[in-house]
Amino acid sequence: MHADKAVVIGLNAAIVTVSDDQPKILVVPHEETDGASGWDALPFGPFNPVRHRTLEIGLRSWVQEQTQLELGYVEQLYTFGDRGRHSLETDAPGEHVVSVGYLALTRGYDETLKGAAWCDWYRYFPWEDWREGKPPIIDQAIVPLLREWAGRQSEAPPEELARGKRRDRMRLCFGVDDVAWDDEKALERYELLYSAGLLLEAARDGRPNARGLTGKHAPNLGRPMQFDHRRILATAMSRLRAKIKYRPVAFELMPPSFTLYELQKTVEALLGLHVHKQNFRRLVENAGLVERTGRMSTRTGGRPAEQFRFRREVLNERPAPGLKLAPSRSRANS
Amino acid sequence: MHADKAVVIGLNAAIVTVSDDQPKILVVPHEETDGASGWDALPFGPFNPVRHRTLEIGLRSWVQEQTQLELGYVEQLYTFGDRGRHSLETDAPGEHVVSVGYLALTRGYDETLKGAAWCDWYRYFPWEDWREGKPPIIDQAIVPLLREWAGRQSEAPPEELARGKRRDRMRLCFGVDDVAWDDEKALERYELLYSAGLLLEAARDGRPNARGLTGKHAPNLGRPMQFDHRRILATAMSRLRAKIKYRPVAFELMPPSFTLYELQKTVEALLGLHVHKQNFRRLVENAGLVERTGRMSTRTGGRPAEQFRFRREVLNERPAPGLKLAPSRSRANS
DNA sequence: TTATATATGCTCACAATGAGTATATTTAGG
DNA sequence: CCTAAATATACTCATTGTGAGCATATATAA
Repeated sequence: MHADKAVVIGLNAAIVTVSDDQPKILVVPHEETDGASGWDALPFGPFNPVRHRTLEIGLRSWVQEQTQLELGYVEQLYTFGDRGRHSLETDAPGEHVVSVGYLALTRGYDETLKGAAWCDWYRYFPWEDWREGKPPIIDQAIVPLLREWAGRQSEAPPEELARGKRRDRMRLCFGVDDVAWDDEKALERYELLYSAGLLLEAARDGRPNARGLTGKHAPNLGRPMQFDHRRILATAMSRLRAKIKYRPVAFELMPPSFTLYELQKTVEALLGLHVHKQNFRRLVENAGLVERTGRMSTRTGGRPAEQFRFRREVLNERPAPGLKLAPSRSRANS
Repeated sequence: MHADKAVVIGLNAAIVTVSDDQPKILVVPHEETDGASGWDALPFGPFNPVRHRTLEIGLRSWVQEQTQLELGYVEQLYTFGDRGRHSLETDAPGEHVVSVGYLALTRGYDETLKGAAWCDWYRYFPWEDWREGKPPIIDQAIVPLLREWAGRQSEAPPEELARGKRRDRMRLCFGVDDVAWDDEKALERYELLYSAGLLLEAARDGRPNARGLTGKHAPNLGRPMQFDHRRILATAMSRLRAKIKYRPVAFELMPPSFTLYELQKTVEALLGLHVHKQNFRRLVENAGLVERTGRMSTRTGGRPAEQFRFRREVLNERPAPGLKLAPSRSRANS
């Protein structure tokens, strides 16, 4: 009776760290399945309800076993009923997997991890890194392809309306016309590109692309991942970029002692944006998020910076704030 | 091999509407299980991965079947590996249920629903409604009980530290001392009360309460629910209260045409707070969220108000904003 | 010594926000 | 008809938060 309802729960973790001013994600280079040979995967483990009382306990357990990494902050992202969206063929027949995505932060230890490796997350999302200005891939590839897609015949009857909606989606997601870039829309952008058939995952799942072509003619925007793993990663990015602004999660990625500029660099790496330096300091200090250690940084290159540490007490004072920052338009004061 | 990993997915929906200025939740009065006789439950349905491609489709499907309600906005909340927290005894032996909680909004049709009924959500959370000022239950019952709990012997070794943390949690959650009340902390408050053993669910799960008593001696704060359903509802409240401030979801609960004051009343009902009327109008109008219909409200009692409708176009203009509002301290201008 | 690079302090204009006052338009009741 | 009460709506004002830039301090390299 329950046979067709029984499923296996898979836990996927987007484990994030920042080192050398780059946000990195732990990936398993390429998995057994041949259908997606060479495509990276997020670390994955099944949930065993007998052994682990909660999903998070189960997650921490196998991550610990497999990677020896100690996770700091852990947050549930989303539960998907269909792993690879429309292509369930890769599952074992008769077995249904529901996957629960998690975001986890860890301080970057560059240990060698058996089977897994740290990879710059912008390799999967080259359009998300605006620290050096607008990524050329947007104007060179993405926007033209999306325009084509938006102008295409739609399946649904209200022809003009559908086109207009597609155009609006593009404008809002990629900051065309005078719309501002919103770093938190990473997931929406991924989904838009997927809908438009511009990602290899979409081709894999049999969606027509912008030129109405399927399969190998799909454009290749960013590195693909197995199943819906790139989507999970996009969810993680969106969530983390949002969260950093109202909760002090950035400190989970910092060493015990750091300079304000190092903190800023970490935040910028995650947001993929530049931040106004003086205002960033003002914000961090006024919010009472840090306290001076007295020690100075011995780095070379200019006046030494003071080292700070995270003020854990903020968590008990006000409802601990985050780093509400705005991108700095000019690159002058970087 | 997979036998111990196989689980059944349960979908729980917190279906919310607002009518007569009261936020209401659809509940199933009392379920079959006798262990929790008389405790309300959220509508529940199993997920069948063969019949439905995604979790949300599955959810919409059985809600439609069972209630004939048409859901507008639907959002996934959280996935729990343990339904009743520590008490899994109520599950059928050998069957594990992972439940996925959903928030759904619907315009309040007061149809008679077979087996289900609309219930004011503040009956489950009497401390969350501050529209008539601070609810007396807080100072009369909650804070004293929490103080007792905070002062209690802790199990963990660092005695003083644990007490301090409990006191801080209480302060931040319930706005003791000079901490401001935060309407979005509904979930944190529920979890705090649960931890402190002040809810019947906690007693059911065998947690000691503030006086170190278990079972029937537990205080009764708000109406309890089956399994972890009240927790899911608290999650829904927190999420909705947060979301309303940056996404135009409130309109999902409004009729096609409404006055600004009706909109305000709906928002206030959800937030459990009073809002400054003039500033509310300014906000809603400046954000371009509404447009005039020209028609006037024929209600009695004073100058007629103009009817507005939701401006769907905002969704395509800017990244559609919500109703960023602050509680008004004085009740003067309500 | 000077150029350069970074850190840090400070100012200023402007927008957003909280709160209040003033006025308009209705009904209820004499 | 007049007035009080109730509600709707317009406008003002002080305060705060935020974006941006200038100025100064302290290091290293040539």
